[in-house]
Amino acid sequence: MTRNASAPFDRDDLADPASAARALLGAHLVRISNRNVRKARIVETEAYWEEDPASHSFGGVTARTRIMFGPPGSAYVYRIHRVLCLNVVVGPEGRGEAVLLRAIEPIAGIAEMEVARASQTVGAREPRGVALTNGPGKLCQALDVTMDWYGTDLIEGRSLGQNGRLVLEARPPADFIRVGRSPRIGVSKAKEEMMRFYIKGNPWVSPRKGDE
DNA sequence: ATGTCGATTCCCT
DNA sequence: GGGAATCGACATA
Repeated sequence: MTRNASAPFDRDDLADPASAARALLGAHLVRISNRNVRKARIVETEAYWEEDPASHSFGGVTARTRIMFGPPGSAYVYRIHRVLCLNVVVGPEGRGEAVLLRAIEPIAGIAEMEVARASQTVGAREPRGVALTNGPGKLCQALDVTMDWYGTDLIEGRSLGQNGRLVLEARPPADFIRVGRSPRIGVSKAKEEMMRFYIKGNPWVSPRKGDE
């Protein structure tokens, strides 16, 4: 028995989008590079399901979305405006389902996250505190998630050459959470669907009206 | 070849 | 709470 024992994330918890989005709350996202280890707790997610008009997979496979139809646990990284966003592919292979990681709470390697954010952010201001990781684009900057990670398996988290490793770990058993739910952010279709999930009261959850 | 449109972020009022 | 930045994906021709 070691202290700080970490268990792998259970791939079976990615069986369907809504329950996967819940299951990923409290799980840890770990970024290991040659120089440092950055660790964070997932505090906000959104589910995108088969036949969801707001999903990138709606309308079928394209070069950009092909990994959404791949095995659950795969990373789907895409560019929007100036930034990248990270998704976990979920559901049975071939359905095009995924969970968007919208916000994380830094646990370790915070100084390294600040450096990574400052070097990639467009504004002149240096991101600190909750602004470090309280959005889907921000968390990718903080963890140096690039398109190189497209298609990598986040459960096994195998190392990607010089880039290191990006891996999910199970929520620690002692970390009890209360889950809140709301419509998704920024989508123009299926607006009313309550498919955004977040840890109630967590400061890193992206600020939205109606949240606790 | 050209036009439209974001699963966003930042800065300003 | 509003608008600009900014660029690749995708649709249309």
